[in-house]
Amino acid sequence: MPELPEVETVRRGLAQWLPGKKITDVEVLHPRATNPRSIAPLIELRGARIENINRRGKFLWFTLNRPYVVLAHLGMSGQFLIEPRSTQPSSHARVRFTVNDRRRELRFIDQRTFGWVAIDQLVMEGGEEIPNSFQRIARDIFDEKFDREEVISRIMKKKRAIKPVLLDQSLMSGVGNIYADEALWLASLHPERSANSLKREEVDRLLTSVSRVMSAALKQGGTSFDDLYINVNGESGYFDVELEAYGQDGEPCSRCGTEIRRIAFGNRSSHFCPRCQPRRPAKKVGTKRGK
DNA sequence: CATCGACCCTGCGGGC
DNA sequence: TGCCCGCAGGGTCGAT
Repeated sequence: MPELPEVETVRRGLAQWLPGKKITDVEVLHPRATNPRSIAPLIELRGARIENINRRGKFLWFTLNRPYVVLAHLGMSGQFLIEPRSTQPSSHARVRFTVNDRRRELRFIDQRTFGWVAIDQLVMEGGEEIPNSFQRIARDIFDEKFDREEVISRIMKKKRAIKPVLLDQSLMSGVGNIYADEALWLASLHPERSANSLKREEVDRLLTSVSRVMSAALKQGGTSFDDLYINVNGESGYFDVELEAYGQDGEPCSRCGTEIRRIAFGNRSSHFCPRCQPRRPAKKVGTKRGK
């Protein structure tokens, strides 16, 4: 559920409170709360001091005064909440982190249990220490070292439809179903066009759209449809009112008035304007097709 | 390698 | 009222 703007909103909230805190206790309340690839049980974190709260794509990681990190993914319904210790945790609370703060504690809440918290090893990549798991997770579009030209080239080699390519976290991380649909709408590209049929200019425009849509969403604190996505203080984001495509099936396209349509493919739904986002690129004069 | 579908869960709203 | 189905912001895995 949470995509880059929502995860970044959570990161900012955590970064205001957590750095400098010492983890005094960790209580795992659900067996699925820990990723099986965690290199150690979370109780090992006891005694560690939290340094910085970082993010790559949809992954959060806390650096510690130790050679490993806390790595977390919110999945579809995960939340980090900073709550008074005196309050009863939600029935969906999965992990409780007690720190050296007498009033509040950090809780990981997750209704659907697709999210997790783990311990991951730090490794060197390009002169910089990153969690080991990030070898398979590409940099996101806001990363200083994001290589735009390289990503454009890789996208243009893919034979799949552009929508699943946008969702491929090993090419570029952070984009999920909402912002993929929004970016495709903004760039006027049909979600089922094969990536290798796109011109360089179109892919470039698409990446610009991804960046613009996610920046705009971040300014609103992300997209919330219900209380499943909320920030560390339990507050919703307001970008849902600005959505142009996602969830807008049956509503008129704000550019041309045509009804936004919803189609299902690749195990998810896609929303697009059939007029602004044509299946076929606008007439290619002089091209030959057929045998 | 690249691609695709199934799968992992809980809870909700709609149709009957 | 209640049941069943489809659907939901995610990633991972195995088969092809």
